[in-house]
Amino acid sequence: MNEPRYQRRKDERPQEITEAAFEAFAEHGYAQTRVEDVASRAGVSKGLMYLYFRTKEELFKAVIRNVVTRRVEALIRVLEQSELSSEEFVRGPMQEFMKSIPDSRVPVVIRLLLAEGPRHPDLVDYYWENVVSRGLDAIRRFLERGVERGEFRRTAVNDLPQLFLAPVMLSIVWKILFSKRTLDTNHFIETQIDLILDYIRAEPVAA
Amino acid sequence: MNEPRYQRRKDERPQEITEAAFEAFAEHGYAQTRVEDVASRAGVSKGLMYLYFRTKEELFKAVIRNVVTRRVEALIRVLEQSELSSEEFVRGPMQEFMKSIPDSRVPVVIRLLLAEGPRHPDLVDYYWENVVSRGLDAIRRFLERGVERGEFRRTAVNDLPQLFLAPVMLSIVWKILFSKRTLDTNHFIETQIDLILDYIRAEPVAA
DNA sequence: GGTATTGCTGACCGACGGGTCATTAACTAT
DNA sequence: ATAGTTAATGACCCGTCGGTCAGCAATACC
Repeated sequence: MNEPRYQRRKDERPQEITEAAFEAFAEHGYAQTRVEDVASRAGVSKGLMYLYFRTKEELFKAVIRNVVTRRVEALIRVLEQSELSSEEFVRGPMQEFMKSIPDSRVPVVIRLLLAEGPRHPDLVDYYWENVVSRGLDAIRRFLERGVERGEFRRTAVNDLPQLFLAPVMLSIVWKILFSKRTLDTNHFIETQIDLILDYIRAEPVAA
Repeated sequence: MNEPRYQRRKDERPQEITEAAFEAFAEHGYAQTRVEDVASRAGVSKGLMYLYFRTKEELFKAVIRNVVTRRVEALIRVLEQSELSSEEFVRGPMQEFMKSIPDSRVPVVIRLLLAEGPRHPDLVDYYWENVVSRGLDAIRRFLERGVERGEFRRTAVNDLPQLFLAPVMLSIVWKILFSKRTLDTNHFIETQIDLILDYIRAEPVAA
């Protein structure tokens, strides 16, 4: 009869609130989400929100950083597997990683950043330094290593690692806007990789 | 001494308001733009806004439709030049068209659609039917014609016209988020077209 | 010039939602 | 048990902004 009306869980709260906020922002976007919505999703009162996050904007930034941080770890993990030939690596772990992005939380982050980013340059910088910049550098280094090993030619692609990400980006936008129109994202990404490999491969293929 | 405090310009108003609204939305996004901002930009009182547009959302839709309509006309114009060989056409007018997009109003539309789209499915549908769907079909037909003429091989690219748009999409997002980090958009798009042409060209190149 | 028409103004309203704070009740320590 | 600490509540405040409307002044018509 007298279950406590709430529990004190100081340590778990931030994570729980952040998680609830991500879902709410994902559904309605930042501006359309009320702090109270997030609170009730997290099973918490509105007032409590302001004990852990000074403003709604602080909460927003915490959410983005939270997601991004995890993603970076995943990226690094993939890049450490390197006993394969360059082509095997591209067709294997790298392709898998790229295919996984459109179904991850990244599209939500992109959407939120595009909408609110211009008002939060520091957040965009954070995303740049921790995700985009690192990712591009990793691809660049990988291509360079392929050239040194004699597996790849040196081409314009060496300076345009973005070519690998282009289909991923389009898939993300497609997913956000046109989720009801089908696009075989996996096939799309595979085909782009075919184009790139055919272009940069050192040995001409003997049919 | 007695210049009229305002002029009656029933016919020009909608266009002027729409134009001012585009600029305001481009700068601050939809949610952060006040109706009164748009009004003063258009040199008009707030009340007048509601004589031409029932709500702020109606204004928003009108803005998007306005931009999109013009863009479609540009697209169609390009696709009517067809006396060139397929490869010349790709490297010429088609490439030029693609390069022009990141500096056009399209990025703003994309940003607005990504942010507000999910709340306006009808608007997304409109954009799909008038721009994306038409554009993709045009590219598909063009590739098909190339195959029939014996200029292109039939490949996976035939079913993935999105490959042409991928670098454009990434350039758009890049421009919105990372405008202070350079990306040679033109070179990027050119290189993607190189990849595609090398992949689908009928004759193997004699080095 | 006078009168009717209507494009246009700007003061006003109301509610929505971010942020506060006095109070309460769940824990902790002794 | 009991007092002390603080996590948590929720009623409240108040600025902002979408939307309204009564009146006004610029044009049209005669």
